[in-house]
This record gives sequence, structure tokens and C-alpha cells, in this order.
Amino acid sequence: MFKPVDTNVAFPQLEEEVLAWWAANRIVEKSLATGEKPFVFYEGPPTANGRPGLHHVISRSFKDIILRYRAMQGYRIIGRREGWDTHGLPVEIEVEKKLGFSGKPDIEKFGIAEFNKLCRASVLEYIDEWKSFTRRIAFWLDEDGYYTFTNSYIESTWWIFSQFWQRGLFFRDYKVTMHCPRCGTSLSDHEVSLGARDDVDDPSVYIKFRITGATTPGNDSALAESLAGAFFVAWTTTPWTLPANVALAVQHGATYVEAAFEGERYVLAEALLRQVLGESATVLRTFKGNDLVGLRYERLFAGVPGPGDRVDLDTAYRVVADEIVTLEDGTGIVHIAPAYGDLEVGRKHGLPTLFSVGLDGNVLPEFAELGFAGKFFKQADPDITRNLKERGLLLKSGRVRHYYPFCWRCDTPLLFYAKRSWYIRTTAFKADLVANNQQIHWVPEHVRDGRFGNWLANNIDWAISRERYWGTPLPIWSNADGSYQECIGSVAELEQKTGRSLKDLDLHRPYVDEVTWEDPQHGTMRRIPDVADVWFDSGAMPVAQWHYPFENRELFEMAHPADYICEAVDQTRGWFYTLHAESTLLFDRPAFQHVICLGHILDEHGQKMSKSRGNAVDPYEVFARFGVDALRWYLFASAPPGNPRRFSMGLVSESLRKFLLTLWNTYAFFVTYATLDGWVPEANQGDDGTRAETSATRTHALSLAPIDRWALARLNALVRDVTRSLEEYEVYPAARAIEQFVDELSNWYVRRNRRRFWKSEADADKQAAYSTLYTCLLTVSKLVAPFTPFVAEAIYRNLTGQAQAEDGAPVAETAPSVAESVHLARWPQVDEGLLDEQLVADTEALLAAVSLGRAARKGANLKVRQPLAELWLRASSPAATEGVRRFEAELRDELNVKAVRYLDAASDIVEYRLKPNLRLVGRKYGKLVPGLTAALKALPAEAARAAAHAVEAGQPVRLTVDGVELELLADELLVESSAPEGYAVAESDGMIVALNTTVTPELRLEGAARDLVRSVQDARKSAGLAIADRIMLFLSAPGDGELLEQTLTAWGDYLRGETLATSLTVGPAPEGAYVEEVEFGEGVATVGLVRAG
RNA sequence: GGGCGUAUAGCUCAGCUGGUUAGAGCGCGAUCCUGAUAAGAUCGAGGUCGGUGGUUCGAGUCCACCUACGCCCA
Repeated sequence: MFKPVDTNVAFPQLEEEVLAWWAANRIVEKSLATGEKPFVFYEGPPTANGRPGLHHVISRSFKDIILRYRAMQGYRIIGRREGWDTHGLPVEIEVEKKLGFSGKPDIEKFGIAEFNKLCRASVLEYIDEWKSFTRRIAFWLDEDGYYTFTNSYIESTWWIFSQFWQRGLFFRDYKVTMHCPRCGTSLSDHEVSLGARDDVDDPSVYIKFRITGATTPGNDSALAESLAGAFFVAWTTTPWTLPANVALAVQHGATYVEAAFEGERYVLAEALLRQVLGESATVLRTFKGNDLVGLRYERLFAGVPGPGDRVDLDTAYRVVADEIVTLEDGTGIVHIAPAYGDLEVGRKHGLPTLFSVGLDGNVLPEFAELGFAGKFFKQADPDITRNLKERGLLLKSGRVRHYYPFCWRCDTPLLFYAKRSWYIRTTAFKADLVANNQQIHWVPEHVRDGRFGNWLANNIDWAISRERYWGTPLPIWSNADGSYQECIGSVAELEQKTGRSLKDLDLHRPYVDEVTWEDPQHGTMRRIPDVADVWFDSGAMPVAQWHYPFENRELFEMAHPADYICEAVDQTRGWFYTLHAESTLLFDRPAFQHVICLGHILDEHGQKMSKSRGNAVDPYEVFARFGVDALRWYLFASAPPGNPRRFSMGLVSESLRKFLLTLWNTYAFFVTYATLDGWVPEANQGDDGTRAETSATRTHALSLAPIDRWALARLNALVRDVTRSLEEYEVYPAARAIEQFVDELSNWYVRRNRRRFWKSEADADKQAAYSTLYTCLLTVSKLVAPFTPFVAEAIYRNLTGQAQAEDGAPVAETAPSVAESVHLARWPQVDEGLLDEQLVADTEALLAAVSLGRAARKGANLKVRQPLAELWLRASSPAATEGVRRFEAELRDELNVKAVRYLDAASDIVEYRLKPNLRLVGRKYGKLVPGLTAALKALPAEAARAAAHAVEAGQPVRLTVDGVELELLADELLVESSAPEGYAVAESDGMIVALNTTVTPELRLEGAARDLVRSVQDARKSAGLAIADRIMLFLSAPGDGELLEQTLTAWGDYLRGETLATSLTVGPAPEGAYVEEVEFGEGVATVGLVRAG
């Protein structure tokens, strides 16, 4: 027996109950432990720094749905475990904030050991909250997860580094960072944006660079010579970078001029000439930017090479052409200082890097004799400008308000600063990165060759080092002057170097920094201070989560690459890339085979959700109001996941009402009547735990009505379609298909079949209905299990008789092998024998006819309760007509008509119109199409009828179009018919339905009788009677006595039967009866009823 | 500045390789149906399918350019 189902279900509460049951019965553990074939998943570790938000529900739901689906297919999921990204600057900043620190010097003073301890504690604090979040949203993972801060994880990462090191992939080069000179640290982009202002007052100076007359080899020496003594003009707002200048850049195709102005000759872009030099300058000649390339100029100052750098100044002080140059402001000639922001330009053109200001923000001591050494860089600006003015190299100067970044912590102006950094030469593998990407199945598809593919094609070397504390230390040890370095790939190797046991060593700073050894040739070896880019940790996850290659070798081999991963689209430059790059460099294969790439979630106004905007939705509020299932269903069924989506509470509420409640109410209907009837699935008709169609197969033996076979055909087509979509990782179409089916099950199957469930005799027909509905609901519970795990569980357990058992009542005779949980059940298989495309198509035609019939009634203002004599129908094709004919009884009943007749070319009550079937005809006849369409339209009535007749008989039609004789095949023409005279008509997609609107006296009485039945039923309900209660019925119609009398004469028995009336009296109701005034036909009657004995 | 994506009804979104009258749900109005339903059906109002140009017998769909927004990069 089944447990009663409340239609007033509160899903959040239901979910809590299911959660408790899962926990008590260790269902998650059981699910994790089952399955045979491996399916590999990688959990992208969230940064354990902050609370989970709505966007985490999305990514975790899309991860979960595929894993549940695969688990139900009998896969054993490898890597279904939590993972935590625990290192990195965000964690450090969080701790710094707590401690009130303002930068690296504070941390060093505080002590790295203590600081890192706090970082670790901070991360763990958030992880607890994440775990409860994970459980609440039913993301099933092994809580024994991996942490990137463990020694074993770090050691595997070291192993990767040493692999790269051995292959010569490490190198050092400059990297531009946003540097705070006071805090002594680089800032992340996010931090930079926190402190940027757009109204900063700065100098605006136009500088003269004297042209020497020389040029680099291969360029225009004649032009150079003729320009000797003239000046390039460049504009800058950062005079302090001028000593670091190494080149001037022009725009390749732009026009430049040599202009005479106040006795000097200047070179600048034509477009900016007037703006810079005013109207008095005269143009001497023009040339293209490209012509200027290679021209040399005199340096302003002697810039300082970086420590240890050898610099070839022959490569400096020349003109290059580069895309960064714009003609919007300045002079069209851009001053290039690679050390302070133009590193990429410098690299592209082989320019040296020179410095003017140190990391402390002060001008370098080398500039002592110029008088501004040691000054803070912003303070040096006036000195530098004055110096240039004195030397006649300043054209003009002023002030400007513009954008400039400041440190968000200490408000110090930031420097773009080229710092020495460690790189991994990923560019050497660009072709492999691109090729391996082609093996990956991306959802949505465009990411592969779009965003991700482009990113790979434009690959740049990976800057891997960070001058920070809480991260994986780079395992590079160096002698004092950096001339000899080694990369360590394991703790054992380090022990060998040092000759002591390091098994208790924490591999983090500062402890690992204390590990040194004496190299006989190179002296004391110390670790370089840098830690790894935290992204490297995440990309190492396939290897490091298993402590490969030190442990779990077989496991790793099986678990690489992953079958499936899923994250949001911003990870193309993040985790998707780090996984792909590390895997390609290490193993030359992709790290994952299928990936769902999610769009971002926006608020209801299309704005990005963020805490600072205050528009972030608290996921817990959604859980509490609608439940996790409603949210999950919304996420799966509302739009394809790759698109950005607008979120609002209303949309979740809609998906709850539209889908979950429809499903629930259908299920509740079934349970209500099955309980009333004591119906249970036959012993072997329940669920055997593997094959979903078992009960359906059983129903082969039952006397199925056509509508039952339809439901089962639709069900099996659904199983087929959902499976097909999920195999393609297309969640959205799968969800839509289920939604459509549940809608049809509820609003067609159940509605049409209510009487079969109500009727008192327990015959084969009733058995068939129960069995069919049971099969549909049980199978749907499995299909939705990956989508809405709570509701699916509740339905499945009750339908398999297990819910009742919990209350101590006797268990239904379910198969002994029935799964304990729907999530331990097997994914349904398609029963090919029950598929019936024809039946499904025929029902579709029927539904279309019903819909049109209702529209026609509406048009004629004839309510459905009024029976009509006949309906004429013409379907879009003879096949569709046959389909409707098959269900003619249903059609009559739905539309309340006595007869259905079919229009064909032989009937002359309508006229015909012909149209070309464009899809077929267009390709064949091309330019003749407009003429053909017109010719068909112009056919006289008799010719059209003849043509329609031919088409229906499958014969060709001859027609002359634009002088060309055509023979049109039957399927190249579409036939439509006009509305018959005197009928109410509706038409759509080639189908026409016409109702005879004549209401005969007999039909009128029948309509009145049905009005009465409906009114009495309403009254019964209002009087609070139970469904099975018998009544004594009293009717009177003072003004319409004749109509009442005639109605009762013809339909009295019908009325009594329908309303369970033991007696029917014409006259006033006795005292105490329930009384109501109702309309019937055109009359008004008073209904009175009393419960019978 | 570059790359990718998005733009269809008041709102949220479908619309496959070009094809006949551009759809669904929500919301609004009206009517109907209903002894599972918090529901359902029908009709109505609501669309220059972001804009311009092109290819084609035919463009929401393909191409080019432009605009706005989002993400990523510089």
C-alpha cells in the first residue's frame, strides 16, 4: 500500500525529511560505492575563501546531474570527491584584513610561520560552511576530499615542476605587475580596480626627441638623413618613466608630418598636428608611419639596466611601429618604457628593459648628479620636466585629469613595474595545446574554437612565480649569485640533498626555506623565495589529488583524462586552461573529454550579481521558500546553460508550479485512487532495480486501451530522448522533454481517464489504467532523479511501497531486488516494443483537432457542455486524417459532438486553395516559385477542386507557369479548404475544423441536463459532501418549469446516476437541506440536497 | 583596442541544415472546463525578430558593417 500524499506539499520540508533519511540510511555512501565501469570526474576546487553563492548552486547542480545520471547507468564515479583550492592571494588578503596589515612588510614582521598558520585556519573555517551547503543542495560527493595545502598535494606539484625543469621549460624574464611601492607587493587586477580613480591630476608634457640622422639597417637612410636635427614629439603623463625610455612607437599606416614651428622641425601624426602645435605650424612634407621605422634619436637620459642584466643599447632609441599607438590623443608617437608598462611592446621589437625607479618607488641612485635620485617617483616629475626644459627638450607642459590606479590599502600611487619572474615555456607547445583541444567536446560548442581556441592560439608563456607566502613553494634551490640552480621533485630527493629526514617538514614557507645544503662546487643552496601561481595548484589537480606518482599509480592511470568537468565560462583562462596546459605538457593529451561551460548568473535587471552591488541573492532564502529541487529544475529547464541567465524568485516559483506541482499532483491523484481501490502493483510489477520497463512489459498482458498504449509509447520515447540528450551532455532539452511529458500525462492522460479510475468495478480496463499510470510515474521518478533528487526520491520510495514501511505499516509486495533509493536504481531502458511513432503522431493530430474544435466553439460562443450534432474535419494530410479517425471517439467526447465527418475533395460544401510545398518546390523550381504560387492561387474553383482531388489521390498536377509546363507531384502541393457556410470554423497548419452550430431541441435538453449535473456536483462540493456520499436531490424552477420537466423526462436517470442521487424530487427542498440557485440551459433552477441515510 | 557571446511579445526564453500565418511559459483581460491539481483549455491585446546593407525565388535564420550589453584579454 501507499502512504497518503498531501497535495499541499511543502517542498523545503519534504527535502529536509529526505536529507535526514539519506543520512540515516547512508545512501550517499552507498551511491559512491556502487557501479562497475569507471566514469571520471574532476571537481574544480572552489577557492575556500568566502561563502557559497547562487552561482555555486548552478555549477554544482550541473556537475551533480551528470554524475547521478552516470551512477544510475551503473558507472562507478572516480573523483566524486570534494576538492579545495586553499592557497593564494585572496586568502592572504583576508587574513591581512583581519590583522589590520597594510602589506608585505607587516607580514614579515609578524612572521611567515604564524601568518601561514592563520591562512590555513581561515580556509578551514569556510570549508565547514561549504560542506553543509553541499549537503543541502544534494551535491553528492565524498567528503574525504583533497586540499591543495597538504604536503602530498604539494609534493605532486613539485614533481610536475621538476618534470618541466628537466625538459628545460623554466626560464626567467620580466613580467609587468601593478606594484605598490609602500606595501612592497604586486596587486591583483581586482585590487587594482578597487583603488583606481579617474580624476587624478598629473603632469601632461610634450617631449622633444632629437633625430640623429642614423637608422637601423634596412630602413630608409635618406629620410633619416634629411630629418637629422628635427624632433619627434611624444606625450606622457609620467615624466618619471622617461629615463627608462628605449623606443618611440608610431602607427604603421598613419600619416605623419614634418612641420616647421617656431624655428624648429617636428615630426608627429598629421591628425594631431593642430592640436599639439596649433595653427601657426606649417607642414613641410608627409610620410607614413612605416617610413619612420628604424630612425634613431638621441636618448634623454641614461636608463639603468636591471641587476645582473646585460643590455645591448644598439637595440634601443629607435622608432618601431606598433598596434598600441592610437591617434586619439598625444602626438601619434608613443614613448616606450618596457620596465613600466610596455613590456610586451619591448619584447615584440627586441628592445632592452631599462629602469629609472626602484621597487621602493624612489628614483635610482644612478641619477644622483641630475638631482632627483632617491625622490619618490611622483615627486621626481617636476625635476625631470625642469631638467628637460633647461636642455631645450620640452615642447610644452601642462596638467591633466585622468585615470590612475592607487593602492586600495594605503592609497599610494601604483607603479607598472617589470619584475623578474619565473616562466614556463608553454608557447613551445602551442600546436599541441590547439590539437588536444580539438579532442574535447565542449557544451556549448562554440567555446572550443571560440573563446578557448583563441586563447590557446594566442598562447603566452605562463608566469608561474609569485613573491608571496601562502602558496606552494617553488622547489627551486639556488646558490648565492643565482648562477647554479636545481629543481627538486620530491621530499625524498630533498632528503638526499640534505642528508636528513624531512618527514615532519611542513612544505610551506618558512619551514621549507630553512632547508639548505652545501653544494661542493656552488656553495650554499637556498630556496628561491617565490611561491607558485595558485592556478598552477588547480591545474595540477588530476595528478596531485592522488599524490601521483608517489602513490595511486593505477588509480591515476584510470582517472586521466576526466570524462567530465563543468565550470563557468570565466574558467577558460583559469582552470580549463591550467588543466589543459599541465596535461598537454606532461602527457600530451587533454585533461578532460566533455565539459559543460556555464554562463554567468545575472540579477533580474541583467546586472551581474555581486555582494558590493547588494543584488546577490542568498541561496538559502531560495531553498527555504521553494526548495532546492525547484531551483535545480529552474536551472536545468529554463535556458541552455551556456547563456547568461537572469535570475529572480518569481522564475523559481514558476518552475515549481509549472513542473514540480504538476508532477506531484499527478502522483497524488494516482496514490489517492490506488489507495481507495487497494490497488498495488503485482508482485513482479514493481521495480526490480535494474529495468524500468518491467511493469510496462507486464502491461503487455493487460487489455490496454489505445490511450494507454499512447502513454507508454510517449513514455518510452521520452526515455529514449532524455537518454540521448544526456549522452550529449545537453541537459536543457532533456529537461524540456520531461516537462512536456509530465504536462501531457497530467492534462491529457489523467484528465481523459479519470472515469476509469473512479468506476466501481475492478475490471481489466481499470487494471490497465492503473498499471499504465503507475509505470509512467515510476519511470518518471527515475528520469527526474538526476534533476530533482528529493522529489524523485519521495515519489519513488512511495511507489515502490517503501515509504509506508517506515511508518510501520505492512510493506507492499515489492520485488526483493527493488532499489532502496531511486538514486541506487538503474536508469530506465527503452522498451522498443512499446514505441509507436504512428500512435504518437495520431494523438498529436487528435490534440490539434481538439484544440481547433474548442477555438471554433469559442468563436461561435457555444460552450462545451452544449452538445452539437456534427463536426467536419479536414486534416493537413490524409495520414493525419486517418490519425484523427482512429481517435474519433475521444474527439467526440472532448468536443461534445455527436458525429465527426471528414471533408475530402468529393464534398462540395467547401472550396479549395492550393499552395506550393516550398521546402520541396523551392530547390526544384527556383525562380519559378513566385509564378507558381500565383498560378495556384489563381486556379478557378473547379480546377482547384480537381487538383485537390488529384493530390489526395496521390496523382501529379499539371500547370503552366511563365510559359513552362510543370508536373507537380502530390507531395509538392499543400491543400487548404475554405470554411463551409453556416459552420463555426477554426483553422491552423492546414487542419480545419467546422462545427454545425444548429442546436436542436433534443440537444438543448441534453445541454441543460449537463448543466444541472455540473451544478449539482458543485453544490455537493460546497455542501462539504464526500465523493461517495449519496444524496436526496430536490429541484425546482418556478420560471422555467417546462424546461426542467422536459430535461428530467429525458435525462433524469442520467442526472441521478451522475450525482449519486437516491431520489430526485421536483419541488422545494426540506428544512436543513443545502440549497443553491443555478443556471441550466437558458433557465434558472434551485438545487437542494440532503445526504441520504 | 582585440576575441567570444548575447540582442525575438511587458517579463523569462524556444526557433534544427534558409521555406508557407515567428512560437511557449509567466503576467494582463474575457470566456469556458473541472469531484487530482496551487491546475487546465480557448480567445484577445502585445512583435518594424537591435540597426543598415547584401546574397537568394524566399532571410528571425546566411554574409558584411554598425549599435547596445555581458565575459575574457590588452
